[in-house]
Amino acid sequence: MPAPSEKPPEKTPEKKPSRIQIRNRKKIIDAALDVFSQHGFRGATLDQIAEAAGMSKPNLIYYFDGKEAIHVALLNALMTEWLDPLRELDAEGDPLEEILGYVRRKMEMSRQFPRESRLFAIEIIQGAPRMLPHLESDLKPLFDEKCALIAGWMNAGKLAPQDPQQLVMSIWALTQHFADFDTQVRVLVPDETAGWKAANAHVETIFRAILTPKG
Amino acid sequence: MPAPSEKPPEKTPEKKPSRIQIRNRKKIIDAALDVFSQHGFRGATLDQIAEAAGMSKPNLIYYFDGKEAIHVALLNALMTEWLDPLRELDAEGDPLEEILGYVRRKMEMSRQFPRESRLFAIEIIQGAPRMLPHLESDLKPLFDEKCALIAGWMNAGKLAPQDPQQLVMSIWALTQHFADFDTQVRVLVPDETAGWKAANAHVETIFRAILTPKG
DNA sequence: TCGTGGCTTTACCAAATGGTAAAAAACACG
DNA sequence: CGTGTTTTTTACCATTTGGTAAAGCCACGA
Repeated sequence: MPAPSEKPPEKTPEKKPSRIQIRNRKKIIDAALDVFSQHGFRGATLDQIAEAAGMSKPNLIYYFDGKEAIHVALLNALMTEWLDPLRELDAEGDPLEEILGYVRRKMEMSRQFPRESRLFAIEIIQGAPRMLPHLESDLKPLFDEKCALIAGWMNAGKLAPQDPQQLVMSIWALTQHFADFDTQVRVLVPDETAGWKAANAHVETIFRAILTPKG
Repeated sequence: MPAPSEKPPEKTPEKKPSRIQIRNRKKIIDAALDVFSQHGFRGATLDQIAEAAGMSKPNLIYYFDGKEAIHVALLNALMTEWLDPLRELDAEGDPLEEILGYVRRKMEMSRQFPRESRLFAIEIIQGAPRMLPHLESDLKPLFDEKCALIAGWMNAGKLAPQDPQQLVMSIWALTQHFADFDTQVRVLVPDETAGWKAANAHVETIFRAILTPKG
């Protein structure tokens, strides 16, 4: 029988990545974000990603196992930070300001990271074939936890009572709209700067209106 | 020189389509709706569409000039009816009820035609490469007209004053969310029937809250 | 019954695409 | 330096994909 594990408990024999590896992996992920967020998984090609990353196609495969691996790595890296604004929802803070703060953070993310927003949108619209596990394991628990928190605030009379799940999804719908449907928004409201200002104000108005408890 | 047009003024020599043509074109468009709404333009294949339509690939090409032509035909056919709910917004009706009626119609469309909603969403998210002209020529004028109508209502004190453009886009964002992000919604709110009921109620609450003029 | 014209299938094809093999180049380091 | 390792390139390959050519099928009127 084989020697009973004398080595230190190294599960996967992965060495720590070199500087070049780190740099090139980043370049690939960024290029993949460009391409996948514009064409979806099936519509994206390795050649496009390779060109956007400024390297050859076989070189991509050297760093990632294949197209699918790149996509998965991208989604994994993204899922964590994408949920951060929701995680920050603080049970100790002022309820109304906490939620308005969350709304502002999401609007800010939509403006600063539209590619990420679109990548998620496309993945979900297409049935989340590569992200369903993440939705179940990462998003769902956080969603339930924060919904319970909000429900508590409502029961305490700090917020107008309503369905917390619908409230949170409404926040997502409104804040992501401006990143995902940017093309349409630009046609209808050509002045981009004014558009964002108006959007921020309008969204804030909405949630202030439906959350302020009736005195 | 060629005979100076004696025939009746027929621009394109298209005969009226036969029954078979009508039936098969419909089958193709419906199949294409399935495939394009799930994979986007680049990600969809003619083979997929052909199989979904129950006919051979060359047969598709017999009815449409190619992949792009199918997609364009699909978008054209859709654009018209998709804007109908907004067209019905009636200047003569009660302002609040008119807008709430519009919201209800859009929610109903999201539930009944999720494929259509997703097709549009994907097209827009990907930069509307084949729909920008329609947005400019069809959507924009209608949008401007209805925004002016709503602004008039606000000036007359019938609705709480706010940015009409942002209002309309908020309606779109909220109503489409439940069709486009259906996969996510299902994970977070497993009971579909209850989800739709709650969504309808919540969306109605939102717009009633921000539109009711302070009296 | 025989055409005739609209419809469908079979057999292809060239380009694109995901991926591989192996040599060449660049690098790390004693 | 020289040598072993990491990184990159070149040359391919099998499959998929959008599309074509041409023959076959089928209903229907003369």
